[in-house]
Amino acid sequence: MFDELDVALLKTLRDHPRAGQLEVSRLTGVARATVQARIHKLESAGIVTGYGPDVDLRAAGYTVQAFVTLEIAQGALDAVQGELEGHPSVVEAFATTGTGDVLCRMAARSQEELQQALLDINRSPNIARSMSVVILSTVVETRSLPLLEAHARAGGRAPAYRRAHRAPGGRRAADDREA
Amino acid sequence: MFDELDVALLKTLRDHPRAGQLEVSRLTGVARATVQARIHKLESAGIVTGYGPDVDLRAAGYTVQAFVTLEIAQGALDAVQGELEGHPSVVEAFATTGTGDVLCRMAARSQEELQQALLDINRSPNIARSMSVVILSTVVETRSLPLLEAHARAGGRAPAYRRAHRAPGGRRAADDREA
DNA sequence: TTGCTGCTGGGCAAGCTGCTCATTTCTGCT
DNA sequence: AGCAGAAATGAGCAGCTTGCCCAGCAGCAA
Repeated sequence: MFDELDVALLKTLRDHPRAGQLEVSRLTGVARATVQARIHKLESAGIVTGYGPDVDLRAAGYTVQAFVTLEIAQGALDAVQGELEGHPSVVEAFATTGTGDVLCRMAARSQEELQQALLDINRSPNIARSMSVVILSTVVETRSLPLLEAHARAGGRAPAYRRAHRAPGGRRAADDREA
Repeated sequence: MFDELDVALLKTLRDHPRAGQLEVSRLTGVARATVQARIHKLESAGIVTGYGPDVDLRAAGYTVQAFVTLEIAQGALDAVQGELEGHPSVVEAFATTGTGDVLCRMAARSQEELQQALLDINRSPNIARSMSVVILSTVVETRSLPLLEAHARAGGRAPAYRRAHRAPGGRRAADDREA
């Protein structure tokens, strides 16, 4: 589905957020028209869904985060969805297999605020039980590129002379280092 | 820490990823210089950390995702961190309170691949036990703006005539609808 | 009232975007 | 082997945007 170039472009975009296509083109050593085409392809395939500003909740004052496992009443998923959606503290939520039914992540500015939010949610008649674990620290920062990179189609379509121009040891990997 | 305008700007940026400042300025009805200043402020405060391309793992073929709770050997967090970081399937990971020690999210292209990844991780001598729940569906899409919005300082500094221009019922909320 | 901060609106040079096109190169298929 | 199709390239152009600056005015607090 992907090849190295796609991943290289995504990486470059991530590391140089302000970079436009021209900048990306220069950084990756690919023609601007190619950059435009590839990115457009990724966007229309729905793989790149946007470039929304990445908000650091911790920096924004929401230093307390927790994962909460909810056990909900039979068939009440829709109702619960509405409730969770209505609660700003809920940052994301998923239906899962296992003993719990819904796993959601919450954020708050203090322990007290988190507790209050948990109480709010538990008040719902659709929630049978809840179990929460507080996040102490981040072990692996959220990332998706390594995954794509791991399965990237190695074959590039870059014309031969392109590669020739580059330093033998350099290659595209150079993009990351200068970040 | 925030006021309505900050949130409005972030919302606009999220809903119109390609929009530059001028576009944002027009969409929010705020002077361009103001947009520039506010966004710059958010960036230097570390609240907006970037505009990295949002990759939809599902669309990219990684349809299987799971949360895995790891129980690790005493004092082996650093070692585990290295291992998890080295494994592309690990999308993010956190140290938590509770019976488990580390909670990580993983993604794969199939059940088999996920299982393989889990086996890989369990092979580590630092991992005492692991428990995984598979994500069945998304209940609440990842979001952080509602949280900021909830605590946004209501007072704007916008000059009076600005407000006068707007429809009494409309307000800034209009930005979202046209998305 | 005064002073300070923040928003406004306007302007300028430089640079980028979106789009198109003719060529060249690579890949897969016959 | 050879060919057609797909992809990458480099170049060009009009129009718009960016980054920066500044003077003036509007809120807020002392």
